[in-house]
Amino acid sequence: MAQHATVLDSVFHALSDPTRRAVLSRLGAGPASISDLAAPFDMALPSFMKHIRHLEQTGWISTRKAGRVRTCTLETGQFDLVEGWLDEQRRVWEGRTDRLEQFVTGRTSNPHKNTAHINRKADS
Amino acid sequence: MAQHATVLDSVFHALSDPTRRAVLSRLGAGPASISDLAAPFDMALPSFMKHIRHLEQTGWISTRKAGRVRTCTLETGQFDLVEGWLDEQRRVWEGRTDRLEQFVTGRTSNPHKNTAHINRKADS
DNA sequence: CGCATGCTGAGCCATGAGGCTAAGTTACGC
DNA sequence: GCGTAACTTAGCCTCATGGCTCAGCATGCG
Repeated sequence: MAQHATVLDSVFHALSDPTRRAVLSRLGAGPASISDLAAPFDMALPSFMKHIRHLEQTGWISTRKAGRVRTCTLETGQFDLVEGWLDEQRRVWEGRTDRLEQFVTGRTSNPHKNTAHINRKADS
Repeated sequence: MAQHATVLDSVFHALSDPTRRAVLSRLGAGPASISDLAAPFDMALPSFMKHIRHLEQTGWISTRKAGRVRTCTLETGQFDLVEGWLDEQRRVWEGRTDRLEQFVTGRTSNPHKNTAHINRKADS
């Protein structure tokens, strides 16, 4: 977990901006060009481009230039990364609930995390 | 979702820092005091406190002071918020996949420009 | 060819995040 | 009641973020 910490930093930070989240939502419906994506936003193109570049660098989208048009495509893999982290946290928390039960019936040792085995994959 | 836009901003931003994520992980194992939480980090207490306050203001934790010790507790509700956004994105994306299948079988003629029904709104 | 279109690069600016030290304040413990 | 432990407040510093403008460059169209 400590290793992908920096990856998670950028992945989560990318999501902390409404413009970028909106772009991801829109790209969920299919690829689109830069100016197409930028149209709904009241923002200068260079500013918008920074968001696009940010999303690309953090792996949320991929882009390809054809002629003078750059087309952006959603990369769905990052969703799994986020969900993986969520699952991991839930696992710890649910483990705590178990230990709490144990505590009620009898004293346990100092709770040190035991997240050694991580199983991500539990979607609806 | 439009209302949550700013909430999601702060919720995701809170996760974009490794210190804060580590605190959440640790709190998953049960409540802890400030100095207890701060111990693993090579950071001055006031700096660490900013993270704590950040987490509290964004709803990730709640704190309570008893005597001179402040105890922090994980608030698990925000996990659902994040997961809700993820599900929403997946739904859009999977809807696209459906349309793509329909397109292959010649049912529709919707190119990838069709995003009208998507909840775009971002915020402004 | 010449001009519009669609990005791209360079550089500036304001704000906020995240770190620090130093100096309180408020309980405990002796 | 004095000292120490555990925050807390105040103030400062630096760098990253997110916005802007003003060009520039490549491509497509008439």
